Amino acid sequence: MADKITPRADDYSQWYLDIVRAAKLADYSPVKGSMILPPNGYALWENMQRVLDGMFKATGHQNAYFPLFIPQSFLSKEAEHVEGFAKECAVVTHSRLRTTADGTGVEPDPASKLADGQNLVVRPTSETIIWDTYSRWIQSWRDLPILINQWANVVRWELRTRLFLRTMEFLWQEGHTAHATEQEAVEETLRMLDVYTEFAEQYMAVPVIRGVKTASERFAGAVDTYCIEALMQDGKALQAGTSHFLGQNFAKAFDCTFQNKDNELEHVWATSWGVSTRLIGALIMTHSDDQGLVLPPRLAPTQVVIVPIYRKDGEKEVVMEAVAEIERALRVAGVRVKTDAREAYRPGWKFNEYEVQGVPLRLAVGPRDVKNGVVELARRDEPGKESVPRDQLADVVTDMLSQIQANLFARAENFRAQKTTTVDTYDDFKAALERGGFVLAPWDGTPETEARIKEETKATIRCLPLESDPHYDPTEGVDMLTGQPSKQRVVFARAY
RNA sequence: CGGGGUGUGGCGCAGCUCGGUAGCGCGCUUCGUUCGGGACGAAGAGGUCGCUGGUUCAAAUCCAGUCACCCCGACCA
Repeated sequence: MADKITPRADDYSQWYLDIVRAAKLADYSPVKGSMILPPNGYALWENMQRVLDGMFKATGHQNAYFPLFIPQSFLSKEAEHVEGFAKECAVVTHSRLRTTADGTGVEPDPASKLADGQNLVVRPTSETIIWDTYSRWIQSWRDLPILINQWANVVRWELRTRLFLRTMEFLWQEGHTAHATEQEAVEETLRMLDVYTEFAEQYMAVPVIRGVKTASERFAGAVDTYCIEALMQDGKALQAGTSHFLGQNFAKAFDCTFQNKDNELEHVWATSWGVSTRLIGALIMTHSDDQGLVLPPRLAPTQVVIVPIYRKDGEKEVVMEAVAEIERALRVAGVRVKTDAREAYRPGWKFNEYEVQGVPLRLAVGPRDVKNGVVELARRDEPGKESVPRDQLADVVTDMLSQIQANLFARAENFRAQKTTTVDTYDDFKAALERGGFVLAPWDGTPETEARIKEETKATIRCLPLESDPHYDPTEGVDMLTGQPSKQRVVFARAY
């Protein structure tokens, strides 16, 4: 049983951690900064994987797997890439342990120390090893495009970590594609950004802004980094996914060329894109309330839980028979349903348990309901319960699941709208930041101004919205700080 | 690495100022009564008080050192 959840308004961080713990989504690992994903957390990730993987396949991608260890020399091949990742790499320097002299422990065996320059890096991302591979796979324009995705874990030795949002090791998918032309690669980059947008909005029920990063927020080694930005309930932004147009940077670094139709040698054009278990954090911080987790039906591992209620043996028989039938009917209707028939826990206890775990719909079936031919139904996103006739149950349930899905999105979108401010002056800008949320403001386009604003307000430019995004605002103006011309309003926010 | 804080049964904490050999809530076990919103009662199990050293007849408590973790900052999906 979970302890009380700290109210959001009192201490947002504590509230977040309470939810994670109460819903049993993650556990601290003995290794600081990494986390254990217990069944509840992993089931959620599996569902995300299932949906995303389907979307990747539908856009022509295949899955593959590349090694965890990368020769350390690879990291130095792309100048900006080293710059970005060198500081957070776990490095393997020995290949075995030996018992210590006093016999109480183990230590790396000095005799197994890897030769100079032969250290291995635990992948922080796989561009290098993949482009090394692609350079051998690609000779001709006929070998292109290569559209590959990998489900994997990566390690980034962050100084400070936070469950799901920034852990030392995390699960993710990384797509790495190779193309014959710049245009095709750019199209791929944007296509995958669309896939992420659809996933975030249609499945996670998390509205996002689609945009392009400024140079200072760009992926190390990319020409352009596109992103989807979500807004959390404390008014801070969270980058929920990225899609990079890598230009020919990695192809050049790994000497990956192809012969085009005109018999000329060209460097390959590249993209990479990824989302991670961070999305689980986004889900928690977007929908949960002070009673616990709230899961969107399309991703909830269990969409409907049935709690049977009975006391006497005669009642049990009748109730369980009805429950079995209800479960069957829902399963046939394509609903992910589970019955909690454990007798060690009481109905009231179970109600709370599933509320805390965010199960979208709960059905209670007792002798009274069986007699009346109804089922008691309670939805997680709204208070109250209602009685539904048994013969209409499957329709009502499937309909209500879509209602919940839509309601969560509408709620989040409404919240975001309330927390999005358009400003033109620095005073208004600072006031808007204090209220939290996205602030659309002019910017002169220079890294210097961006850095100064970050220094003074802790706000960063989350992105320059794409023209196709409703937040795109081509209003010309002058920079809040420098008075220099601004071509469009950009999205600022304090961020995770 | 800089600033702040905390280490006491599985979890959350009190006790420390004023030394006397450890307590509370939750959870756990057993039995009984319960069971339509986190049940109640009774009886239990479980801790060398982060670690090392010092002071003392006596240390969770005082002193010194050390380790670990958390929060804020620098780094970042």
